[in-house]
Amino acid sequence: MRKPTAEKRARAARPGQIAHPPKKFKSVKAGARAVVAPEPFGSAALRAFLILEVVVAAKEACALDDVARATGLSKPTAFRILTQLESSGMLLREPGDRRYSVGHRLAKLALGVMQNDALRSERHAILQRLVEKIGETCNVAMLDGRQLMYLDRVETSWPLRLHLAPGSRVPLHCTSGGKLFLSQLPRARWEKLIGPGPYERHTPHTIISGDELERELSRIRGQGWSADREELLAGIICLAVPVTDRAGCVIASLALQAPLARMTHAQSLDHLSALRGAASALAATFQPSVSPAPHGAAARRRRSTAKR
Amino acid sequence: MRKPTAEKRARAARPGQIAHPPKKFKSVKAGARAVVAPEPFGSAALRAFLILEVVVAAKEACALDDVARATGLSKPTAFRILTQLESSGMLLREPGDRRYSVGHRLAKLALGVMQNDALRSERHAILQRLVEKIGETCNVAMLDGRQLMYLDRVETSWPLRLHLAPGSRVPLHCTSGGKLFLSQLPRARWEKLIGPGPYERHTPHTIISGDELERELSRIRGQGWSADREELLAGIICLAVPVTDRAGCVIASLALQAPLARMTHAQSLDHLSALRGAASALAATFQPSVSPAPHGAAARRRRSTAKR
DNA sequence: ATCTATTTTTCTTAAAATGAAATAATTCAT
DNA sequence: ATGAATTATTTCATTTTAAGAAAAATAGAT
Repeated sequence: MRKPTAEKRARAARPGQIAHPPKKFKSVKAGARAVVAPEPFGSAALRAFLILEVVVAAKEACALDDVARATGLSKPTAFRILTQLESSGMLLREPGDRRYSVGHRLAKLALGVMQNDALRSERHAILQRLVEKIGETCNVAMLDGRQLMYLDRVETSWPLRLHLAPGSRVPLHCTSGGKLFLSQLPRARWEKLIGPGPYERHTPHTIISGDELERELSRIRGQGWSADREELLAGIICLAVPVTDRAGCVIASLALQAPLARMTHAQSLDHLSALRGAASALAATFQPSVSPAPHGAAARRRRSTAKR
Repeated sequence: MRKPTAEKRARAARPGQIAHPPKKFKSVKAGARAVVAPEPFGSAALRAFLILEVVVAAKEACALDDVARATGLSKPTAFRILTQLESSGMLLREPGDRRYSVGHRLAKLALGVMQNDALRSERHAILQRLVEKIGETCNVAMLDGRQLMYLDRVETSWPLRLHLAPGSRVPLHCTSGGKLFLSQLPRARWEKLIGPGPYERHTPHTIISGDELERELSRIRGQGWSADREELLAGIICLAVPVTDRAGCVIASLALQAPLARMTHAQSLDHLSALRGAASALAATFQPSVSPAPHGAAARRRRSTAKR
């Protein structure tokens, strides 16, 4: 329902098929609120998560009204979902108290996540050690269709919080990791992925010409590392090295990212060996997939288009 | 439509339409987990939770088929929900791998639950009583990544205002709780978490050698408790015991902490049984009883009205 | 390369979610 | 206490979303 929503609408809007009578919002009575957003929320399930997050984040058990307000859901809707969550054990309501708090089932799920997480936190640990050594934020990313997807990321401290949480995606042509992947492909191949250019400009330093990108990629191929000098975000530089499998294929990128104010490009190069060490440690955590996979991106392309 | 798995079948079996013979509860294949649904599912949200629980309970990332089988949902349905969960960040799928694992948003939710104040109050009371009995500061901590995270802490009343507030993190190799967790893992495993050493020295007593740490961990495994003799802070000793789940897995650590000036290591051992008693009480707060209070007659009334 | 198993999409139907409005149940201030 | 003011539930007509069969597309295996 994610991406198809858009596609479907497109189809539905196409002339020729009217299948449904005006589903419009004819029910807008006088005094009713403004037009309803076409996509208020993701789905029933996502709304439930939204509510859980609100309840969990709350300092104290919270009331229906708090939840409704914090989530933006209508009261009856919030109520119904809360009731479901309660009767399923995810939330708990103390007798006599109408407010909601964490239920046994949610507690159990959380415990499971913590334990499950601990079992596979190797990568995270490697990243954390690296971050400690370097003193700047680092991330691990993989190629996902035409974008770079962050698998994990460890920040130095709380300061700047970018929306680059694991799972988020960024363009290939203006990121150190992205260019690293592109540099592994012949020009014809990467042009199929991101087109011949010009590419989207994010800062004055973004490379938008195909020819210039080709020169940059060739440089990267030669030196074994890839830099982003304020190409995606002004004031932020990155330096990425490849995480390779036994066959030498690049399966992921490991990058350090720092504000220019704290680290120049030249300085970042001092951390190359630390990055490479961590990269080889990371390589071991990508064990099962011996199969390369430079391609097969077709299937993933679709997925990457998912948005809200 | 949701719950009526049964009804649906009934309907589907109505004259006129020949659906397939009830796929029934297809017998679980070898290796797969048992079917979970004695009762129909409640709603889209609950189905999503069911899926999350399956994914979390799995030792490794699981495939669509595993999820469908374990939940009893049809594959397209499971697929759709999984896709929603993925695009919302609750689950994560690494490019090239079609299997699903815990996503950053679910991890964050779990962390929030563990830190939730409501649950904390219960533990807080237990801690409080323990502190009263022992007369020294005590704390409960969990493994979070490669660090030990304080969940709660009750102080006696003394000057040292360390920044060890709940939520703060400390290293594993030089704390009683941290070593307790490490002692549960084979060396190869904990080395992946904290590295092979040498580790950061905090005091002259800090164990910084991997081999020496291994000896210490083995000692801890044998004795069932873990001590920190001025390894993190000079003049401060700690004694930790495990909080285990029903399977015997260590899910948290409970530690007493005291200035050497007031309590020697030998003296701290006198409190072992008090610590252990509190630890088992704490265990219950992490794994709420399965079928506790059938409270909320109101809730049941409501539920029942939700005819099926 | 061909076949098999698994994953994804399509499409129709049917059920479940919505929110306004109505109705209870509580609070809280007199 | 008593009654307004708040907050919590229920109702209900409608819209939106989800389910699942079947088909199509992929990945994997032989």
